[in-house]
Amino acid sequence: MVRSQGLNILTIGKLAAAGDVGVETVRYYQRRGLLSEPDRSGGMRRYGSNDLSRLRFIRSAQAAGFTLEEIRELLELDATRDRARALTLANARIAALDDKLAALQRARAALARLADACTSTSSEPCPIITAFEPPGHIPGRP
Amino acid sequence: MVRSQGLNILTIGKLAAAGDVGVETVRYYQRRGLLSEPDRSGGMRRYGSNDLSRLRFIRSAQAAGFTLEEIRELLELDATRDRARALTLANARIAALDDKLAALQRARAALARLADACTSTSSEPCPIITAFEPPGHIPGRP
DNA sequence: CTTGACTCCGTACCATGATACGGAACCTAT
DNA sequence: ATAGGTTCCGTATCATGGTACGGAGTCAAG
Repeated sequence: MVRSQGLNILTIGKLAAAGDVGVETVRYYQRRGLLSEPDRSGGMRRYGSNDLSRLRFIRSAQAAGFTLEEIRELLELDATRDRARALTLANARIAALDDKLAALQRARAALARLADACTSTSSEPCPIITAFEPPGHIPGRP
Repeated sequence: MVRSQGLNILTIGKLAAAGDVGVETVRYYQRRGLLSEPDRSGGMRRYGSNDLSRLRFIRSAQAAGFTLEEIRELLELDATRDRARALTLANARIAALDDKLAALQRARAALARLADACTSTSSEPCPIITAFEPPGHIPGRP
C-alpha cells in the first residue's frame, strides 16, 4: 500500500494552486532556475511535495525581502551545503530586515499620529505631510 | 532684511540633493503629479522649503509602503481637506502595515532559526528550506 | 566674456516580477 | 470517442519606479 507521500502526483496547476501562485509563475520560476525541471509523464510536468516545499519557501523568502536571484542562490546553497555563505546571507538579510522593521514602525507611528489628529482635532486640515515629519520638527527649519 | 525663509531658492539639483534623490527623480515625480510645477526664473525651476517637505514626505510615505499613486492621492487630500478620506486611507495603510510587520517578524524569526542552526549544529546541511516552514510542521504533511 | 557646471526637454531604456496570448497536444470523465 | 479542461511552448506585454541620453540653453565665478 502506497500513501503517495513523496510521489510526483501534482500537475503544474495543482502545484500552483497549492502554492497560491499562477501557473505562469511556476513556469517563470523554472526558467529562473528556482524550481528544477521535474519529471515528465507524457510531456506533462509532474511535481512532488518537495517541489511544493520549495515553492512555499520561495514565497516566504520573498516576503522576507530576498530577491528571486538571492533565493536562487539560497536554494543552490541548500544543495551544496556551504554553511558559511548561507550564514552570511542570512545575517545580512536579518540586518536589512531590522532596518526595514524600524522604518515601518516609524511609518506606522506617523500614520497613527495622522489618524489621531484627523479624528480628534476639529481644526480644518488633517496634517498629512507634517505627520511624517520627525517629532518636534519645526517646518521650514533644517 | 529677508531671511529667505520660504523663498524659492533651491535649484532642482539642490532640492534633489536635500531630498537624497536624483535630479531625474524630481522631474519624474513632477510628471507623476507628486510635486507641483514650481515657479521658474528664466526657464529654470525654483523650489522652496515647502517643496522639500513634500519631497521628504514622499520618501517617508514610500518607506511606509504607499505606492506613488497612493502618495499622489494623499497629497491631493492634503490640499482638499477631505478628512474622512484621509482617515480611511491612513487606517487602511495602518492595517496593511501591521500585516507587513507581522510577516517581516515571522521572516526574521525564520532567518534567526536558520542562522542559529547553521552556527550551532555540526550536522552537515544548513536547513535553509525547512527554516521557513511553520514551527512544528512535518514536511510532506499538509 | 569665457568657461564649466548646471538645467532644460522629450524620449528611450533599464530591472524586477510577473502575466497574457494562442494554437497544438494531452488527459479525464461521460 | 468526444468534449472540456489542462498543459505545452516561445514570445510579447505589463506595472512599477526609476535612470540614461544628448544637444541646447542658462547661470555664476574668475
